[in-house]
Amino acid sequence: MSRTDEVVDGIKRMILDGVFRPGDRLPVEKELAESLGVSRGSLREGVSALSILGIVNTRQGDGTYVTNLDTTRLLAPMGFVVDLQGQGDARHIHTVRRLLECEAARQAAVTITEEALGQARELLDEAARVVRGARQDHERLIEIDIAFHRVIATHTGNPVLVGLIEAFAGRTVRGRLWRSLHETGADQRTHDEHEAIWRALAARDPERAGIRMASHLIGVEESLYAAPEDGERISGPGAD
Amino acid sequence: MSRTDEVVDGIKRMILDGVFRPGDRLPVEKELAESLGVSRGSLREGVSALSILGIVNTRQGDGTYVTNLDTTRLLAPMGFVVDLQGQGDARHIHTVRRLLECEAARQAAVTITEEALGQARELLDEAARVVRGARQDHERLIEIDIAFHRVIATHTGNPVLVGLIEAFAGRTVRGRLWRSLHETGADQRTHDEHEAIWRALAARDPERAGIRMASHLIGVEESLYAAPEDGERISGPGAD
DNA sequence: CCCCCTCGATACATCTGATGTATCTCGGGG
DNA sequence: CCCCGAGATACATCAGATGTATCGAGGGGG
Repeated sequence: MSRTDEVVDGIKRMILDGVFRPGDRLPVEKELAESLGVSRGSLREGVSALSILGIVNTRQGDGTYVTNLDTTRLLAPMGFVVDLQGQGDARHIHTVRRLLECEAARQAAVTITEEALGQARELLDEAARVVRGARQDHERLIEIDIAFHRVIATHTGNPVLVGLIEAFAGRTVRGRLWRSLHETGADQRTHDEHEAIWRALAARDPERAGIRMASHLIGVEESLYAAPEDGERISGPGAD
Repeated sequence: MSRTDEVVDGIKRMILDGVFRPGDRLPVEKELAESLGVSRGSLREGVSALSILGIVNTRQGDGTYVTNLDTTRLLAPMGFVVDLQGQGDARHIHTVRRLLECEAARQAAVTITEEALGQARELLDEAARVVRGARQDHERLIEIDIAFHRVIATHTGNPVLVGLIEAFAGRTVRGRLWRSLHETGADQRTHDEHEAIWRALAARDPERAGIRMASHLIGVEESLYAAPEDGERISGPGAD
């Protein structure tokens, strides 16, 4: 095991053991390096890796802090997998995403708060105005779309589910735009499907919510494979 | 953006762009550092992070190589999330795992090969011998258990699903042993449940396979919360 | 002719020291 | 009471040197 690995495991272990807690500041480099028995260079390699993994956060001139360890943050580095898989078969990614989002919809139908339901309602109302509007602000629609799905995910009460969904759905942003530009009527259809999901949530009907979400995402997948491949690298997923 | 981040993103980008392919050897540190406009120290911090992420693999005296980029390898760093969540509520982890494994069982019922079905059969036969045997080799049972679940996951044909399942199920090994030692009859029950899953797979019945898998994992979850918490750090999940 | 061993070139691993730069804190001035 | 500037602190980055593992070429033995 390399020194760097020792640093990574050592700090991870200390966090798991409660020596360092979220928000805590780590000892200064020199001190921590000595306590782990490595040079500052090796320590920095390890800390750098932890930083990329979202476990710590270093600020020049200040210090190194343990992050809040939110599952979403820790799962974010998975984005590379999505980018990588997305180049060839995005199908596998979409299958998993659909599975996760459907479960989220089912759970949210039970646990979502009235307040969150209201937030979702406002998002959809705004989307309706944009769709009916003349200048078709796709960028804004995409933002609303992401926010809508996020509201559902966060109200499942399962942080792991949220993190995975964010990781699998977040990076597809560019791809969403792609579909919006190429297919007429896609915005309206997406909006209608969102409305159906909302109604199921408002009715507190898990089965219906899951089915509506599945239908929504399957539509996305189908449009993805039906669409002409007019670019090698742009095999991006469609909007949802 | 720090130099290290530039290195990480730069190399990631080059891999995504096909400049470096799986198995390729990267340029030597000095050369790569110059081409990215950073010092060797900064380069090493970035490469170190990529190594932890499972994207590259460095061998002293030889060189740095791009890994095969298997989804399972890239998803392995998620293990920390499991360790972290597992300390408090392992429920969220288990919920997601059950979701993933059930989908895997459903898909595998359709796509699994006769050969793989035979492999699974052999594993279960061996498990039966061990369970009936006098000296109750729990370690071996755990290995068989892991292998059985892995056969199912790998034959879904969805690498993303495999990676996630490995990440969520792999780290629970220590916990499995815990249940095996504390609950009498757990080995037999686990074996019976595995048999039921196998029959559903052999019958090529996705619905049945999914239900059997769900039932199996729910049993694990229940035993987890019913079991006495005789340790703070040992809130490990049960065997499956 | 083939196999095994040795040795040198190569490349990563690690340490040390020095310098740059951002941040925080504390005290002085308005 | 607020604003601001200097010093202390801590991370960021670089450069150089030495340690160590690996690979391949070439020589010796069977």
